[in-house]
Amino acid sequence: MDQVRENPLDLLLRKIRTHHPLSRDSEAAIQIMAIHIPGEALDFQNMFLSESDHNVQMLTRGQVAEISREPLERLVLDNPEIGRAVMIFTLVEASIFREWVLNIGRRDARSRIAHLLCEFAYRMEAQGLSIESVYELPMTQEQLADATGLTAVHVNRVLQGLQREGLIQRERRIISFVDWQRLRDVADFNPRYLHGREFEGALVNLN
Amino acid sequence: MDQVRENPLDLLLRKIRTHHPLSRDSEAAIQIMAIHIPGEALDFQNMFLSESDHNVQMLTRGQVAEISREPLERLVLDNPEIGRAVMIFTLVEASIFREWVLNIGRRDARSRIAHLLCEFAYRMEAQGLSIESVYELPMTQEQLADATGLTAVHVNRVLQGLQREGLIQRERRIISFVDWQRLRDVADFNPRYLHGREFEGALVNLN
DNA sequence: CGTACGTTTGATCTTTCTCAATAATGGTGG
DNA sequence: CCACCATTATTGAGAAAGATCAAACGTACG
Repeated sequence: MDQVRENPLDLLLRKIRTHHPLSRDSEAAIQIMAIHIPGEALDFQNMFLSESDHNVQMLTRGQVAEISREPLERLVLDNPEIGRAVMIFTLVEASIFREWVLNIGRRDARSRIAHLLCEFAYRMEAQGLSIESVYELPMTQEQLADATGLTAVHVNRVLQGLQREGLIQRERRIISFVDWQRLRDVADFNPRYLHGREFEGALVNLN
Repeated sequence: MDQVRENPLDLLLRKIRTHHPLSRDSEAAIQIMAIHIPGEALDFQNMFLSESDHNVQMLTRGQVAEISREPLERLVLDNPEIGRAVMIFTLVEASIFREWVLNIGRRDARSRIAHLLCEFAYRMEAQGLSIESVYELPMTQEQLADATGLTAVHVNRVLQGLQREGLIQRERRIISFVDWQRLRDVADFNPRYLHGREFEGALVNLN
């Protein structure tokens, strides 16, 4: 990739664009539509669609590789192998969106949050960022609420509930899964939609 | 496109695959994740991902063009113009999924249904299938409920509410918008996420 | 060491769900 | 064309999940 630079900000807020009225920073009720794990590619949408419809912001410090549009576009379109990888990546992303629709539309608060925890754990694991189902979830309960369509207050109660049930442990924002299998059941979590295998295949092609 | 065949069934149920436990037919609580309008392309996911994670079924009679995987894949990957079009199509689809996440996650029942009506109207219009904001919505209230994460009962009450407010007219499943502008406001509907312009550009390339 | 932000708690209020019953509608075979 | 059946739409009453409001408590960081 082109340029990699350390980002010096505590909570880097990298606005891709700010078209949407709901997207003003510090707005309470936004909707978090996706969470990305370090190591994952990001936001190919802006390569092909000129009008952006969402923002991206960092939850943690991190390194960001920015790649300019035109060269990447050429690379993707002219090189079938890379094109295929990007296509797969995009489709897996879409699949995750669909799962979020299901998550928010069909599950109650408890399952919904459990599901988000499972997905996050799974993807962290895939990037080697979680050791034995212990990981940091770098989100406030407010943000967790935004991602699940709930209220911060209710998220708090649900998290306490999951803990009381012995499903998770919490230590600030470090989450550990006491009973991964049972949590998975509660969440109705099936990682199929993440298409892990093909996804990794695509990543290999990208490197 | 390759082959076009009339489908003789009343309510054609074309199962792409049936992996998901929630996807059994006649199951009450599924989650409808997308609705497609005649004229729109569909389900490129199965071109690149071998394991399907959803089903497709027809709401109305219709003609379906099936295209075999390999030749299409070659076409898409080897021809930059077509690749670009398919990429754009896929990204717009993903954008619609995101909007659904927002719709279900952040809006109350009334806005949620109004939003679905607006999106449908807009896309019908784009395909020339709606005359002066009058169109048929070929879904039962049960299905409407599945798409919005609500109950059929509540959908019914909300539709009646919208009608009582003078925002829509209903005549069986024919919906007409009495006050498009006000409905749009209620729905918090902004068609930006549909990327109409670029989407149509992509379609031109596909023909 | 105080200020801003995040978490926790309690009480109350609303929206939406659930259950159950009834009415309309559409399609089918006779 | 009609009677019948299955599906869909509508209505009401009660229950539950989650939201809202308000306050107190923690904690991190400048």
